[in-house]
Amino acid sequence: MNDRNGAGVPMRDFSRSLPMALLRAREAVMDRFRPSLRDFGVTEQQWRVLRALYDRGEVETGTLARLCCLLTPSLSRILKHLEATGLVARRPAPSDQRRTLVAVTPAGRALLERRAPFSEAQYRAIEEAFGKERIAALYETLEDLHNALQNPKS
Amino acid sequence: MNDRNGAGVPMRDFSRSLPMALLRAREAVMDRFRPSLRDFGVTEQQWRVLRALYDRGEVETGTLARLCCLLTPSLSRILKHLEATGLVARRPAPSDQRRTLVAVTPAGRALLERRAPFSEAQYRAIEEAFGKERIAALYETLEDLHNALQNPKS
DNA sequence: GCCAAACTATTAACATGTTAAGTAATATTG
DNA sequence: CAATATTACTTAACATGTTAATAGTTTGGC
Repeated sequence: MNDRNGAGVPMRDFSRSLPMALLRAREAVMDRFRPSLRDFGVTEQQWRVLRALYDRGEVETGTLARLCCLLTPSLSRILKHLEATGLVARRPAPSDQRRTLVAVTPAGRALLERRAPFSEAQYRAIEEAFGKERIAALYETLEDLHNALQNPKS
Repeated sequence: MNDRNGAGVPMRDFSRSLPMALLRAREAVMDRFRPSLRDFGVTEQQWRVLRALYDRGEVETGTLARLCCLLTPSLSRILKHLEATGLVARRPAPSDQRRTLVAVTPAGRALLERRAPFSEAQYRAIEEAFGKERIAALYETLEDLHNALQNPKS
């Protein structure tokens, strides 16, 4: 704790901010991936969407948002862009006209497969710099943290 | 590894994406802090800036950007807003007119001290849900990861 | 079957993320 | 000391983050 103010308000050091610690680590990781994202002309979020669709096939917009950690308004704009550039296709769900189904196109798949080797190379570099076991342990810890904080009412 | 495509391109499961894992964990944490940020009318980034200035006193714009994990164009707009609402003050550095020094105002300090108890309460809840020791270990791991990935040429 | 409530996606408005370009002040070099 | 390069910050343009409001569908009671 840090109490350098006159009013006696307890406040931890900024260096012990959990959101900042997670953000700093994530930025350090993303710095390794941004160059090839830029080379292939896709943003980080566009890549997340393509990546999720590649794994999951055709999915609803709402599901896709949860998979990618995107809010639906953001996803709406991203899909508009990806559809305009021909990387994904949208269609209304036959059983429920409110829902929209999204899938990656062959062009989108081709882009994914062209960039994948560059991405995998960076993963190898990260695992070499930090240790493959420590990375695996970190995945566990982060998932546990996520689960521990899941709001019970949701 | 996942190889459900026909071309034989190796690609890990999306669930094993390190940026996604860090983002998901961070979002779970931020969900605990967003309500009080909203109540006090400040964004996450504005809070980061106030928080850093509270700890460090008057600092240069560039230093502040590094402390807060913000790019300088973003910080420029954020400071414009915080200055307009009277929470921070800017002045040119006496020794170098290119540099700008920023400090929190008494009004900004008052806001920080009013919200601090709500923030601390959430930290206690998080530590209770996940374990104080595991949180401490996570800080260590994240800092190590950050240091391991620091580009040696920087 | 009709109407209100709930649900899904989108749009709107403002703040920030990201890259490139611009501006002013300082440092360097010849 | 003058021309040039470098530095620090800002502005610009486009994409996304965030919250509120909107529009179209479906569901549930009646």
